[in-house]
Amino acid sequence: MVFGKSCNQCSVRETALCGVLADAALAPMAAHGTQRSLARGETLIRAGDPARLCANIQRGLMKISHINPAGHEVIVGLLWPGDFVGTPFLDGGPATHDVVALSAVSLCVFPQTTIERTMADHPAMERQLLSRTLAELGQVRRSLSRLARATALARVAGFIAETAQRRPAAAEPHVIELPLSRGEMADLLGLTIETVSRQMTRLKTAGVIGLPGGRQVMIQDPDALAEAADELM
Amino acid sequence: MVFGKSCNQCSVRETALCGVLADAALAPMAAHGTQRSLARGETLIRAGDPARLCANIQRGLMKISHINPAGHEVIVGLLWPGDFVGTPFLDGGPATHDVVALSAVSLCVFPQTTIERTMADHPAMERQLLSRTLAELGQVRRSLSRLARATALARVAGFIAETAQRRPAAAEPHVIELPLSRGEMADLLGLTIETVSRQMTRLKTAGVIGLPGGRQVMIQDPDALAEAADELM
DNA sequence: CGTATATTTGACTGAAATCAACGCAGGTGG
DNA sequence: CCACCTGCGTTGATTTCAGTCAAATATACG
Repeated sequence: MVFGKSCNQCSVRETALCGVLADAALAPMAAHGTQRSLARGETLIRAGDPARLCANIQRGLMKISHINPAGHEVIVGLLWPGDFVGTPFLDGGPATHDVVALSAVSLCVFPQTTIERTMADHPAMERQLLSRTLAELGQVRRSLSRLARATALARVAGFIAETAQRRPAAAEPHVIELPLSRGEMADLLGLTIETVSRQMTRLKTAGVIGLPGGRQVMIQDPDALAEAADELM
Repeated sequence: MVFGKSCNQCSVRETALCGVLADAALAPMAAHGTQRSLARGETLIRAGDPARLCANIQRGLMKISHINPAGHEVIVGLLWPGDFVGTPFLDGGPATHDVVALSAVSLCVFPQTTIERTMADHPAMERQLLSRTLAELGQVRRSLSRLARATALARVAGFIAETAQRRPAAAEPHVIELPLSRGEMADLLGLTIETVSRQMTRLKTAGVIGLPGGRQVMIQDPDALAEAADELM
């Protein structure tokens, strides 16, 4: 709370003191950005929108998604703190995806009109952006590989395992809070709500995980979970 | 032939005159690279390899793939002329994918030991690399969206349609040569050889495409092909 | 407490995988 | 020249995993 409050009060000059940017190399960048907060469910970028922006996520989780011709939502990626949203270039045509907050989010927004100049002034920033984009490409390729061949069980187990890695040690040692609803998991993993639910139950029945309630998952057998995730991928 | 021969004779100084780099911004970059040719089937990068490189494809087609735990090959992307292979950074750990030539390939290779300096000297080059990486990210996300929800028919139709766009007007107006075997298409689309074959036959029977033989495809009804590709995606 | 929403569970269906032949070049060697 | 082999593609029969349709809890929320 204190954290969020202090951010909302930030002037542009003080931005660098707000949320932790991913890398020291980004510190000078922060001085050129403005602070922005989003509530859960708020849309930052809408597909087809001509207005573009580039921002760095300081706190919270976002989804990149779009609605396919059949009217079904497909989530093509999640964005965690430190990740960049949008593109730094003006020439790229309209946005192809929606970007929506899945939780309360704090952003450091860089207006596209000045970002090219900012990058020119701070080569390390451009380097960092390139580096992160390459990392994200690797991530998406891993998702691709999973969607191409993995069974429903492996997709669900893999998602839980990866989420656990991202959220190290909450209150309880092996209990994590999933950031997505069953429906959102289905949209991300290319499955249906029912199938996601069934695989969760299957993992619970096998003693691999526990489901204390809500979106919480207790990981009882990490090795078995990893094995289930790898079973075809 | 003349083209290929002249490239092989290039000294480093003359490299810029060889294959067409994607953008005028890359011209100065070419002077810092060396020419290399690969035969169909040759491996440029092997997964797990610590040695990294960065290269720009001038001619030919490559695949980015890896073998999953079940022993099945998954193709996570194709690389066309103008695309970059590998990464410009030394810190990224071992390669995660194989990169293999699907046809005769000409490359402009940049040694990683000097590329950071080259990028520092030519900011436009780094900008171009970032821009292309972002574009590739968009491509992969489209594939992801397709793999998440599209039917076998839509995947195959989409692949044919996209290939046709990439290879504008060969000899015959609406005849294209697929760059992949049925098995490679299956690995790319997350299907089996049999299913790919069946969908091709289905499109042929419906009068959408013709199959003159070999890997050739005659596109008889582009609108119907596009419609089949969009049917769920 | 009651209503709305999310999740689980069950029965059935269907699309693609699997298993299994078959056809068709293109090359090799008798 | 022809028989044989090999790799690639097509076709058919059957199985299976996940989707669809439907209903029963469970949880969140006013």
